[in-house]
Amino acid sequence: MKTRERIVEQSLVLFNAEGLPKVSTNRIATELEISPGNLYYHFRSKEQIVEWLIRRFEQRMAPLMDPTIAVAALDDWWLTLHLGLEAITAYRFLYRDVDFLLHEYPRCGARVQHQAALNVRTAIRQCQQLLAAGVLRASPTEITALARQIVFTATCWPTFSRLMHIGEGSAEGPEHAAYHLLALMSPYVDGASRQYLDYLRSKYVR
Amino acid sequence: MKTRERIVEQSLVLFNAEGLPKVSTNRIATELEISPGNLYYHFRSKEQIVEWLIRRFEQRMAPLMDPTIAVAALDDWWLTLHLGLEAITAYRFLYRDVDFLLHEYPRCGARVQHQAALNVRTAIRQCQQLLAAGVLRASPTEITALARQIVFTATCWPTFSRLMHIGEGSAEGPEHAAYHLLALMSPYVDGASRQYLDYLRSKYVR
DNA sequence: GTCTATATGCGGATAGAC
DNA sequence: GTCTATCCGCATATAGAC
Repeated sequence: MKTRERIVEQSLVLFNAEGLPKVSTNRIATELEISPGNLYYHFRSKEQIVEWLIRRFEQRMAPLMDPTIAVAALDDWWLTLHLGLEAITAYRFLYRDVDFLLHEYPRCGARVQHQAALNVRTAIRQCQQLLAAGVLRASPTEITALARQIVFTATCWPTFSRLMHIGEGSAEGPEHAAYHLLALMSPYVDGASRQYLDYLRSKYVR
Repeated sequence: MKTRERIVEQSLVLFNAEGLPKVSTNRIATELEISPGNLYYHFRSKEQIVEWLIRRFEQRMAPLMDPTIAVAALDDWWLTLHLGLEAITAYRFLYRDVDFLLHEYPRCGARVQHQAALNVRTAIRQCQQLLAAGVLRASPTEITALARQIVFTATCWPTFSRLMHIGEGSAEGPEHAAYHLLALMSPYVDGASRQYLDYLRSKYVR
C-alpha cells in the first residue's frame, strides 16, 4: 500500500477512535512509523487529509441519496437507512466534534453540512413514498419532523451515547442508533408493517 | 461585582458563544480587561472555572429532578421540561463539545454525565406518572425509549441545529428543541391532551 | 520519498514585584 | 488583588539534506 493511502487509512482509524482534535499530525506519523515531514510531503495540511476522507464518505453516501431509487416498503427503507448508518459509523469522527470541524476547517464543515441537508431531503422523500404506499400514517408536518429526527438520531446519537455511558465501546457501533430509529418510526406505522418493525427492533435489544 | 464573579459570568457568555475549547483563559482575561495572572489568582485552572459553572448548573437543575414533585397532567410535564430546557440553554456549552469535556476535564465530564443520567431517570418517572394519569398511552419499553429520546433531544439538538444551518443564531434558543420534544411526545397522546400538545407545538412553528 | 531539524505560534500556568 | 514577564509544552507546518 502506498504511503499516501496508509496515511488516509490510519487517520480515519485514529480520528474515529479519539476524535479529530485530539489526533495530531505528529501522532499519525508516529503511528505509521514515518516522519512528520514525510506526512506533509503527501498532504499539505491536516485539513487536506480530512477533505480526502470526506470525499470517500460522500462517495459512499451518494448512491443512497439517489432520488430514482423507489422506497415502496419498510424493507427498502430499512435497508437504505441501515447502509447510511453504517457509512456514518465508518466516518463517525465527522459528527463527533461538529463545532471543531465547522470552525477549524470551514471547507470541510460546509461539505458535511451539505451532506446532512441531503440526508434530510432524502429522508423526507422516503417517508413520503412510504406514506403513498400506505405503510406510513402521518401528516405533512409530522413527516418533516420525523425525517429531521431520523437524521438527527443517525448522526448525533453516538455523541449522546458517550455522554450517557463511560464505556467507550458503547458508542462505536450503529446498534443503539438503529434501535431508536425504529422506535421513532414505530408510532406512525401499524398493521403487518408494525409487526415487521417490532421484529427488527427486537434484534437490537440490549 | 467582584472579579471572581465577573470571571465566571464572562466565561459562561464566551463558552456559550464560541465553545469551551475555542475560548482561552487569556481571552477571558482580555475581555474583562484584567491580566492573565489576575485570572489565575482567582482560579487555579480553566477547569476550575468550568467546575464552578457546573455547580451553578446543577443547582438550577436540582429542583426539577425532585422525585416528590408529582406530574399529573401535560401542563406539569411541559412546565418542568421547559424549565429544564432553559437551564440547558443557559449552560449549553456543556453539551456543545461533549468529547472535549469528557477527555480534557474528566471530573467535569463525570458530573455532566451524572446530571444526564438524572435527567433520564426523571424523564422516565414523569412519563410513568403521565401513563398512570391516563394522559400517555405507551408500553414500558416505549416509555424508556421515549424518555431517552427526550433527554437526547433536549441536550443534543443545538449541535444538530448548528450542523443543519450556518446561521449561528438558529441554535441558540430552546425553541427548535422544544418543537421536536413535543413532536416526540405527540404520538403517544390522544384526546384532549393531544389537542393541548398540538396547541403548544403551534407556538413554536417557524 | 523520506529523513532531521527547526520555525512559529498559542494555550495553560507560574513567579515575583507592586 | 493585580500586574508584568516568563516558562513549558504541544501542534501545525516548513527547509533542506539524503
